[in-house]
Amino acid sequence: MRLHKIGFAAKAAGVGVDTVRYYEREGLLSQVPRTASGYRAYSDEDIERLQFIRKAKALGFSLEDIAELLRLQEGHGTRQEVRQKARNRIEDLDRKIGQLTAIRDALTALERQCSGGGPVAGCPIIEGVHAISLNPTSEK
Amino acid sequence: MRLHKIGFAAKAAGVGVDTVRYYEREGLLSQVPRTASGYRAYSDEDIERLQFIRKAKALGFSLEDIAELLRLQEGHGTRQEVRQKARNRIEDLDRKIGQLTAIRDALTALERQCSGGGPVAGCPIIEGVHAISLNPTSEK
DNA sequence: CTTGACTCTGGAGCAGGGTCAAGGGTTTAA
DNA sequence: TTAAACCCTTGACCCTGCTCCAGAGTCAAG
Repeated sequence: MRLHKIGFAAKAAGVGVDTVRYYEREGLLSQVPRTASGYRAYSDEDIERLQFIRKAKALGFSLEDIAELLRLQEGHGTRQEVRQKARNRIEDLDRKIGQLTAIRDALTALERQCSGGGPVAGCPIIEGVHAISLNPTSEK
Repeated sequence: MRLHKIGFAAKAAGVGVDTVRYYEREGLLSQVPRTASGYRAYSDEDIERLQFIRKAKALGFSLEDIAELLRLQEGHGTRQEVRQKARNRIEDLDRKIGQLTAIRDALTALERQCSGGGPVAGCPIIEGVHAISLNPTSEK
């Protein structure tokens, strides 16, 4: 099992070297060994871990979640726990999708009322936004 | 038409006073007149503008977009332009919803393969993430 | 007149996920 | 041998949309 320098590892994982060091600082990659001159030395598994991070990120997991998933993979953890993480993420996604869909539908309805001609005064879209009612203090 | 101090205006719009000053700095509220002692003096229309900001934000417009919408309302603009803003926003939303839905579906498929028992080694969810293929350099 | 509630300014800090720069050591190829 | 290409660390900066702080001025009630 050969060891690689950070530039190679970063390229292999499709991220920048600064990003790799950043992940280390954030605790996603622990105890990377160093060469005599202080260079980080990555194993093939380390590179797989980097790739895993990128893939999990593509599924929308936060770095914090990913750190947890990596810890679970390091032997301390059950499938139950992994599954729970996945379910939490799916719930987040469903909530988010629902919100965005509601917004899109509202905006689409306004957009359809607009013939597209004339001045802004009286524009159904603008009027529609003014007509929205919100609860007292902003939910975001 | 009475003038109001920032605290009143903020409360009426459901935001904080710091937020109101922030909006001014960012150019969403221009030339607010001041009292002799330097206090900002908001008209009822200014308060409506603040409320408009909050409502447009609820539709997911960025402050930058909102600044533009407000400028259009100030007389310089056509419905055509407002409509275009709305359409751009709808497109953004559709793109985002599509992405999130794809992610949710992928994750749901993985989650369904997991019986929930046993150690992390061999967990279908983890394996599934490892099996994802991404194009060379990250799209986010 | 004093007290407390507002308001003013400028600037800093937060979250999340990096990205870049300065200044200096190392390795590698020609 | 020397120059390019890497690597190291520390620390600052980017984006968005606030939020908070200090120190000082203002205003209304009692």
